[in-house]
Order: sequence, then C-alpha cells, then structure tokens
Amino acid sequence: MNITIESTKDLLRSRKLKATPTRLEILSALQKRNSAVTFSEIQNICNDTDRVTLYRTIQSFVDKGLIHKAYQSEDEVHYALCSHNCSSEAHFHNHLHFKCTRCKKVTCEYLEEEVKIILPKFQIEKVDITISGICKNCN
Amino acid sequence: MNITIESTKDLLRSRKLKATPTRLEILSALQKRNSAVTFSEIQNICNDTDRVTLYRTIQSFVDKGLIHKAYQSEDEVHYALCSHNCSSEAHFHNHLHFKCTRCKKVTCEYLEEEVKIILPKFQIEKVDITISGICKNCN
DNA sequence: CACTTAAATGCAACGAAGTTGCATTTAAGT
DNA sequence: ACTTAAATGCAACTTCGTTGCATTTAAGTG
Ligand SMILES: [Mn+2]
Ligand SMILES: [Mn+2]
Ligand SMILES: [Zn+2]
Ligand SMILES: [Zn+2]
Repeated sequence: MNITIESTKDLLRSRKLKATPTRLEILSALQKRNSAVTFSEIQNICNDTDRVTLYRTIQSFVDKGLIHKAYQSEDEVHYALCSHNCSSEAHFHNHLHFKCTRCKKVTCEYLEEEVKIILPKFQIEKVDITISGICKNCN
Repeated sequence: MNITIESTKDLLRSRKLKATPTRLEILSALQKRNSAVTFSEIQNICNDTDRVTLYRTIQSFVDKGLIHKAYQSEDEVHYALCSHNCSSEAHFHNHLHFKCTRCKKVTCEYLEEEVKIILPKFQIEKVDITISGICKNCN
C-alpha cells in the first residue's frame, strides 16, 4: 500500500486526531524511515513548532497507538511506528529493539521463532528485549 | 560468607572508596535485601545526607562495579548489587531483570539455559532482557 | 597518637527537561 | 460561512541532576 499525505491524514483522523501540519510532518517522517526517532530529531524536523506541542504530540501518538517507546538511551528516548495491531485501546508488540553501535539507529526487529524463557515459579507477563550490536546495513 | 560491617568496609576499600557512614548505609541496605533500590528509597535510608552526595555515591558505586542499573521505570531507576565478577574495569552481567507487578520489587534473575536469539545478518553484542509479571514470592 | 592529605561532603547556584494554565488559533463538521 | 472542540504557543513553574567551591573527614604516615 502506498503512503500518501492523504493516507497519513486518514490515519490520524481514524485515531480521532486532527491532521495538523506538525502531526503530518512527524508521522510522515517516521513512515519514510525504517528507524526510530528521538525527541531532538523531531525538533529538527519541526523547526518552528513549540517544544510543548511536540511533547503533547508524542504523548497523543503513544496514547492512540501510533508510536511506541522503542529504546531509552542514557539521555534520549527513541520512538518507533506501531504496526496495525496497536490502537487507542492497547499496544500489542511482539518484537525486540535493536540499537546499532555503528550507525546509532534504533529499529524494531522480528524474530523467526519466539524466545522461550523459563523462570520456575514466576508468572511472566511481558518480555522486553533490547539488543545492541551491528545492524544489517552496517554489517 | 557472613556479611558484617567490617566486610562491607573492606569491600569499599578494596574498590578504593573510603568507608563513610553514608556509603556503608547504602551498601549494607542493598546487601540485606534481595531486590534493587530506587533513588528515593536511598534517600529514605539516608535521611540526612545531601542528595548531591547520594547522586555522587551512586555514580561511584556504578563506576567501581558495586552496583548496576537494573531497571528503569517511567520515572525511577532501580539499582542492584553486582556480583563479584564486576570491578572498576568492567561490568559482567549475564542475567535478566524482573519487575513484579504485585510487590513492585525489581530483582536480578539467572536463567538455567541461555536464551538463543537469531537475527540473520546482524552482529549481536549485548542482549538486555527485562521481564514483568508475578515474582516467585507473590506467586 | 598527632599530623597530613586526598577524598568526600554540604551548600548554593545553575541548567536541562518536562509540565501546567490560559489565551489564541485552527481543523473539520454542519 | 459558521461553530466548536481540539490543538497550539507562550510564560511560568517544578523536578531532576550537575557543578564549583569551601569545609570536613577517612585513613595512611611517622
Ligand atoms: Mn518497536
Ligand atoms: Mn542485575
Ligand atoms: Zn547500523
Ligand atoms: Zn512480587
């Protein structure tokens, strides 16, 4: 499916969000790349948008199931696009996050077979896996 | 091996850290419990120590391989004791971190068999696993 | 047990990051 | 075009962590 400005507007509207210029910029930017964005990158993309608006935009995107926190480095949070199974009701992710030490990009990666983790006497609800190393492109 | 005030003092000194009252309090508290501590818990333990000192103490403990960041919640970082393989040279951890949704405790947990993660074309350097659920005690 | 000294502490000031209240603007339905 | 709730921008504020510097203290030395 092709991604157009109109389809991005529709996506926003389908989540009860007004299709404003700033939101379109951020969402389109994320759709065009294959990696997560940090807040400062978003600030660069939206040069003349107030930072308060950017904070609120990110929050609304997370609330509506459009993006999710992919990685938290020392100082910065990286946000990645959600797939279609996320909504304003809940997020559903069954993937891990990869941080490339060379290109610094953070990506969502899907495993061919699910990892089996056994912790006797524990009840496992959510497993969060973050890997660092050299990504496919840099390798 | 029994943990005494003297053995804790020796541990600090062996890492080239002066055995001050605040440091002893924090380190002993961590040795007595089996779960990680947050900064605010440390503040409660050391009521009348300046917060700047606490920040610097945590930093020096991490630098010297005495504690490590075990879990980062929305707003708080949880620190756990390191095992003997960590030093001022480097940290070596091959365990995961568990956050109990019931008692809220964060613990370091060791797996019986290492998880095998396959990401074709990637070079994996470090795998970080965080699990939430119900811990052994609460279950 | 003094004496010395580098390390550790406390205090004040600062800076960055995120939040809140409120007035103004704007997207989108009628 | 008109209406209205949502979104934005601005200012003020809080919170968290850091830095510089003067003072105190742990621990080694004779
Ligand atoms: Mn992801
Ligand atoms: Mn741990
Ligand atoms: Zn890379
Ligand atoms: Zn528990």
